[in-house]
Amino acid sequence: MRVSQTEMDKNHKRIVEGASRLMRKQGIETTSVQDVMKKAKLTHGGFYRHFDSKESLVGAAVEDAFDEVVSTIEESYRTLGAKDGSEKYYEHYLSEGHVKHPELGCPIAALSMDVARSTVSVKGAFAEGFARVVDDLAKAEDGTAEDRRAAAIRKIAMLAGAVMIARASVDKMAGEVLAACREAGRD
Amino acid sequence: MRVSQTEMDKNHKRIVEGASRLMRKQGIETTSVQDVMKKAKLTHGGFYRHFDSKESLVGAAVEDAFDEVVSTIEESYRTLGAKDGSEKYYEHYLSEGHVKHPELGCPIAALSMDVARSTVSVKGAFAEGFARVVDDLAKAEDGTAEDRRAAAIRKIAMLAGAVMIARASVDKMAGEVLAACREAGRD
DNA sequence: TGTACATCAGTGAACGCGCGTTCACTGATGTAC
DNA sequence: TGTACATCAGTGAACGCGCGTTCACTGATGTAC
Repeated sequence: MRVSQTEMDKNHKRIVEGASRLMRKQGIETTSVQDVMKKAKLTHGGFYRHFDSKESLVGAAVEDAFDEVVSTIEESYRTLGAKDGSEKYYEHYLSEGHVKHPELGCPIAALSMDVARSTVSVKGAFAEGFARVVDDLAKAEDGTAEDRRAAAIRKIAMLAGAVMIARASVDKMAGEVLAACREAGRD
Repeated sequence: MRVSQTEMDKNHKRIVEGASRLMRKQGIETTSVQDVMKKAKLTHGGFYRHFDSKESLVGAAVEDAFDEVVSTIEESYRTLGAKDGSEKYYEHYLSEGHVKHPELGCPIAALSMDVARSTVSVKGAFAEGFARVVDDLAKAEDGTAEDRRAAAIRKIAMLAGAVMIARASVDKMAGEVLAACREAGRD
């Protein structure tokens, strides 16, 4: 039966956050509308009161995942400043925890391949979220605005690549890849 | 009807190569047995004379994709030597052609996320192929054996990350990411 | 080399299943008076 | 503030469809003599 506006807003948020986590863990195509609704403790039929298609949900889920990342980075900057804050983020990025728990981690490492195979609108949401991450990480670099952006892009590309390779490999190789990329942190 | 052993071997090769290309383009889960068999100009029922399951095919397809990459690198080394040969490979890696044609490109950038969600046996095939790529690329680096491996790993991680981000983004952002990573080539 | 026959690669229909989406229905919510 | 009723969030069955896999069948291939 009908629920209050407040209740509906809460349900909406649970759907999006659950989708964002499930998709980072299992992949976009492999996460069904039914999976998402079950996780939000609702039945699948009601999904279409919240989104007009699964694709709309994907866009919202990508956005939500980037919101999470950006919040984490900015919180880190507030308490440690940009230099140490970004350092901390990079360390966490290459941690075993991040490799083992894509559902709570970076959408670049978890979703980019799925997004690449998705629609233009989903790619737009991804590019926008990625730009926000780059904006923040560039603050911790030196040089001109362009140099700082480029340096931040190179770092996050390496980290995302490393985490994906680690996730796709068996244990020994995964460890070597993470260790090799941690070394890059030494100045 | 039954075909000759020679014919069957050719069919097997067409199935694996077609699968390798289709999966790099569309994703592993999103490529059906029927898609693969149609591309090999066969009907889907005959698939199980070649593989006992789709998962076995995935392992073979991953292996085949890495064979392709390793051949390319080694051919480049033969004609240009390790330094210039690897340089050429890195340049091609960040080219627009590679971004636009995952089906002919690096399986790390095209398949790692799907492999991460796959079985241990598929991950084993991935890790083995990745190790062969690292072995080759390390030859072009300086320092101890360990240093060379670590340097090669960092480079390929950055390139794979960059290509994935470019594929998942809209045009302008994709260009910036590729450009930023090309700069890293300047010594 | 020629014949008889067992093998088995490839065909195409069929299976059970889960997918995204639709829809008639329910009953609490929100609104008009 | 109280009442009457229209709205619509959520339910659960149903839809057509493509999936991975199975299977009876076909007839050329490969082998035993």
